[in-house]
Amino acid sequence: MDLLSSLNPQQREAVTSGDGPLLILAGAGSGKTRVIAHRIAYLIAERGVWPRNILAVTFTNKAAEEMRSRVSKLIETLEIGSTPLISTFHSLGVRILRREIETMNAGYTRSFTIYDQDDTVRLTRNIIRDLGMDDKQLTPRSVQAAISAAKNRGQDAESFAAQAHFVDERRASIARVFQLYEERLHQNNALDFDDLLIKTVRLLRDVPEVRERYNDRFRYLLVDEYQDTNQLQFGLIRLLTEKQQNICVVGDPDQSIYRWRGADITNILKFEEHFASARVIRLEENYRSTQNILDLAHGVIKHNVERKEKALWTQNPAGEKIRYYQALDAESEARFVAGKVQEHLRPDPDLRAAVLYRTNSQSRVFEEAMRRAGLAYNIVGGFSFYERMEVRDIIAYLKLAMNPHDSIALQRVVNTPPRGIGKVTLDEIDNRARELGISHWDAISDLLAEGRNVSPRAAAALANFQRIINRLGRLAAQVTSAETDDDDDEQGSGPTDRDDAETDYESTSPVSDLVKAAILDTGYENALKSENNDEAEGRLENLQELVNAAVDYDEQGADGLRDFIDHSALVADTDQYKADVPVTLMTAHSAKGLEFPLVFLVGLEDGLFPHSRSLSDASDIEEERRLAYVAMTRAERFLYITHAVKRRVYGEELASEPSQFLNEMPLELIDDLSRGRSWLSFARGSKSLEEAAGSLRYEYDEDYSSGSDSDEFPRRPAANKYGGKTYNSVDSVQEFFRRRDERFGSGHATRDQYQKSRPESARRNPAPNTLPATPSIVPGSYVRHSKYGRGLVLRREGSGDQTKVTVSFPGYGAKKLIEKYAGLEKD
DNA sequence: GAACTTGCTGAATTG
DNA sequence: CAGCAAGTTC
Repeated sequence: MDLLSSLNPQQREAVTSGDGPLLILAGAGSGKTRVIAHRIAYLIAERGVWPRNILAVTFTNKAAEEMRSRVSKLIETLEIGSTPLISTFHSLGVRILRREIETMNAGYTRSFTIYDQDDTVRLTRNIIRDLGMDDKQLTPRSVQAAISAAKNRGQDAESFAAQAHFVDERRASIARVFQLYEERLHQNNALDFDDLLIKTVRLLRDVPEVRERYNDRFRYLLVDEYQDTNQLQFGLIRLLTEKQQNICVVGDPDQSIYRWRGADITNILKFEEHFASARVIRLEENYRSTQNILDLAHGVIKHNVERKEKALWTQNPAGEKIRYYQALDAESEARFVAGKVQEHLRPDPDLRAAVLYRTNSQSRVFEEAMRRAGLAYNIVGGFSFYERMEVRDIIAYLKLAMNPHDSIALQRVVNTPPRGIGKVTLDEIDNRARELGISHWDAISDLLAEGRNVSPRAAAALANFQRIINRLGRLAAQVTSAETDDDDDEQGSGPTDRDDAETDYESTSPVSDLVKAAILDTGYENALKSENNDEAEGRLENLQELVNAAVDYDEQGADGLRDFIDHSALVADTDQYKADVPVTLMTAHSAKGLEFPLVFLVGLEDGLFPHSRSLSDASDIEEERRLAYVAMTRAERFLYITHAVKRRVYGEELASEPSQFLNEMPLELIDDLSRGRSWLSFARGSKSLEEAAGSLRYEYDEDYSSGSDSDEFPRRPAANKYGGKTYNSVDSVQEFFRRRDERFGSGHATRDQYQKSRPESARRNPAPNTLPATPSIVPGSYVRHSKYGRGLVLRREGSGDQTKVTVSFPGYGAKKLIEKYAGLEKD
């Protein structure tokens, strides 16, 4: 059979293996995706399984897309009435919940809103403020991260709180935020990303009737990247396969890189315990990479202690050696990469290259280098289209059109573009909503009806806002009232069931028209147009793009708008990156599952890769190592590894040590392309002494280091930054006078000493260039202020009525005051 | 109320 | 360095 002819014996076995649990341990490049795609096709073509009884789950939209296209290619010749469902975990959750959530009787309706990261952080910020907590110490971001982590561990607000009290105050505070956070989500009929899984699991667990139905529906379940599933996903899988046990999972423990997100590697390690009589098939022949690339990657991954040894093999040739380059800094690293890409493209214009880095912030220099080299590139991740401010604003309007009580959306756009609703008015709305326990939308009506506490101007602006939203709401109602059959569980119910009259009534492009309305009627477009600069121009283009994206949903009838909004939340990375672009820039995480003939693994420095936040924990380091392994095994033919000797972090130059992973690589596989001496040349020279010496010391080439002093740059991860004192602190006030004295020849500290120890503050706190003009209030003297109390005068500038003095008040910091009005008294 | 300025603090990886 | 919040100015 020709479905199987292209497969090796193990792959064939994996594809044809019958019912029951099946674990496929598939090493990097062993044809994992192929096997799943073929297995799906085989189930349909050879075993007569109905496509709609098959569910394949992936982690990313990208992977789902890839799988869909492979499967459809394999079965395109078949006459089939349905298609298998290939979906991400989160989309699956949405799909099930949109239909079934009301059966839980938990107060949610099927028109729930999805809060993405941006929304949840906003919500968290509001809560922290409402609770009167200090959002300096508890940053919304970190609190939100803690909540998400807890939810992923399967904790709810109560159990988190129960643990928290004993630990510390910070956790107790987070617990309170957590509690309120959950309440508000519920109030707003909103789910965050984690809830998409949590609620689905709860639903399937608590409502037997629904569980049964989905067990019958999805008789064959396939899961990709199984090593990255967490407890929730595992629960979901369990519940969905309860009845038929037709579960096929594919994964590779060496590529488990999402432990930080709650992924539990024991899911794959204990698969055989979880599912009785499971079959295990290993795929260890690699089709992707050269032997040298595999050997290098294996050289690194074998350093992991918590690992079962396995060695990939390949029939591919040894290939080129791995190429290494030590760069002076991030810019020269990027220049090197761009240059090499050009070199490779000259003889081979179709070659695809990937630049893989540890953190998104590294992408910028590479972007610039590519642009300068005239190379077309695309970036995966980072700021995606749907995360752009203007796009999110318009989406917020759409959300409001469907549900004006969505307070998060309302707060986002109530005064965007500016329409005269200021802070005072917003606070008033906010307070009212909180006191009465109503939505912001209702609070506005309330406020207007009462007419108190709001200026006529603000009232007019609010009424205007109401009109805008009501109008959009009516449009949206037209879209959604065109009732279509939204249940694809019914076979063969085609669009012919639709009422013709209704079709006439309904506009032909309902979703995109609504998007246009949200751009025009809200004044958004006009506001951008009047800005009249390049940036606004770009934003307008993005909005045009958003309208284009909406067109895809016009055909879907009633669900189109809802789906479009869901899509905007769930499609996080720009999935549709064009394959015909020569260079792709992305994080090592995003590269999982992809392959490229030419790969650059960059920034191999201690504290960067492995990341500094992983250095203290052995199993975190192991995860970093697996990540490096994933990155290296993306390469088919050429692999470059680079690092820089210094790098800007927080705008400060820091010296970087080579990554420990470099030391773990078999050096004989590596060619050194660095100019002059490098880490590699040193490592080679001292290889024989290595064991005796214990530690590696090396020197940079003259070219790279202007002085002999190797401490010219502070080193990561010591993060040798000026210790957080501002010039408001007592220290720097003293510093100030030391400097001043020094200027006048009476200083204790020499200039050299000073600059060496405080280069930053020297720049931030320039010496005054005027001498005190009047004798009473001069720098160094103390004054008294009616509100701030006693303070130390720091500087004095200007003359006459314009004289300004800067005074440092304990507890209030430095204030700049007009002497004439400030009413300062000499203390 | 909104535009502008300044100072301060802080980033890992993702759906 | 950059994004954001508070402060300042018009």
